[in-house]
Amino acid sequence: MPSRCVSKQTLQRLPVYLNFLKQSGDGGPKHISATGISQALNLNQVVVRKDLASISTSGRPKVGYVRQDLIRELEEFLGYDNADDAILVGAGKLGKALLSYDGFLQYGLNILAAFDIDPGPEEEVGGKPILPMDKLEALCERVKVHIGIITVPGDYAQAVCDLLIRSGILAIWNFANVHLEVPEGILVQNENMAVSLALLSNHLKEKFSTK
Amino acid sequence: MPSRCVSKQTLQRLPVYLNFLKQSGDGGPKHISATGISQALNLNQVVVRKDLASISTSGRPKVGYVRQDLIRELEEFLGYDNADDAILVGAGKLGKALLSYDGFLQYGLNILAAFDIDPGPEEEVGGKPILPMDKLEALCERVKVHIGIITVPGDYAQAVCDLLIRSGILAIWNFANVHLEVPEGILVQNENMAVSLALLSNHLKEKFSTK
DNA sequence: TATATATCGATAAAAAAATAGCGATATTGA
DNA sequence: TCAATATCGCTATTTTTTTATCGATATATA
Repeated sequence: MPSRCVSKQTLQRLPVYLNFLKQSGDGGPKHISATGISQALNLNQVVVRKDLASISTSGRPKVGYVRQDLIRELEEFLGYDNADDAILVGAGKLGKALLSYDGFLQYGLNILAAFDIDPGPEEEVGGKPILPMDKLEALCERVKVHIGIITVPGDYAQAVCDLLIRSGILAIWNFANVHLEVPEGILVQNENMAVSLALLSNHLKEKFSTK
Repeated sequence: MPSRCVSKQTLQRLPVYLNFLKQSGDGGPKHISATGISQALNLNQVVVRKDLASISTSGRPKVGYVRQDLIRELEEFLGYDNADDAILVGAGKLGKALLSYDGFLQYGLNILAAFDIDPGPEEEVGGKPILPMDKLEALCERVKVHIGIITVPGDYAQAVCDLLIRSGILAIWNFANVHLEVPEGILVQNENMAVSLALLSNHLKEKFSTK
């Protein structure tokens, strides 16, 4: 088993490599080189080589990596082979969109159920049941769930977050546009579109100010 | 005008500060210190101070920053005051969800219209017209649009991307889960959920392997 | 008025990441 | 069989980012 200790930057690039390999892999050649990946993705050669070296040792001089092996190794490292169970809180527009997206399993994420204050008339979306909030703790006790997805309005996000942590959740994927206060050891991954937009906007500003 | 040259990391943190200030600001005190922000967001004091210093000079010893002023300065720097026009390609589930999200304007993004191969029966979603693809270039010629949002299936993403660039788009917000090939000077911001999931999953793995 | 305190800003040090260069190795083709 | 070449992996250097330390300043209080 390769070392678990990769830098955050590397970790963010690994899914990109995997994505690239899968997308271009079907009819392509059997082998792929770190150089080839770096050129296709506009990255530095050495960055790619170092990233790959940290999760695989199957690279061979002159040949490169066997594409399928590399894909498998990446998936294994990223945990796509053993799905993590998750629950979602907030069955609004966004919540339902996520529930009905069937691509998460491919990334090792399995949404068991959704919770909402007002479960509404629909009993399930995307094959996942929508349950009232008071059933949340009971389910977490019965099943070992570690990931919580928050898609409630900002005002309720912190309360939901606290509830999730009390129920044993260790990592939170936060789609609400507020900052969450959590104790040590709990990871909050903010899906913040504002960050992406800031990068876009800044790029344009620079483009126009330098011209 | 403060310098435009901030690091990418700083740029990613600025929207977080802004978000925090807005969210906690309504009934709060008039002044806010860099120290206060750093504690609330679990960041290093100096990081926050340095980030703020790069976009504002209104911080005063002992007092801190005037909250409203700081918010305004952040918004100005991030370009939230002058909305960038954008067009969206791919009026599927995700595309429509984005169209009907009315929060983008707050971030300085104004979606003018959506395009799709098959515009469907609905003429508009969220007040934005859905037009056939062949109208795209004409609109871009008439109006100066710089941001393109791609929400088409992966197979079509590259073709759409090429079309957008031909039409004069300078920055692309890519929701398709494929890597896009673009010429120098064009920014592609990938909204890749797999990256977020990788960070979550790795956090859990580390948690369980060290125990 | 004078002193204590909280906070900013600047400089310096440490850590991390990106980059560059070199040798080793396996494949290809003469 | 042997040379040429493409590619990996290692080490060193540079750059960037983060962290630590110190002095300066404005407010509050005695």
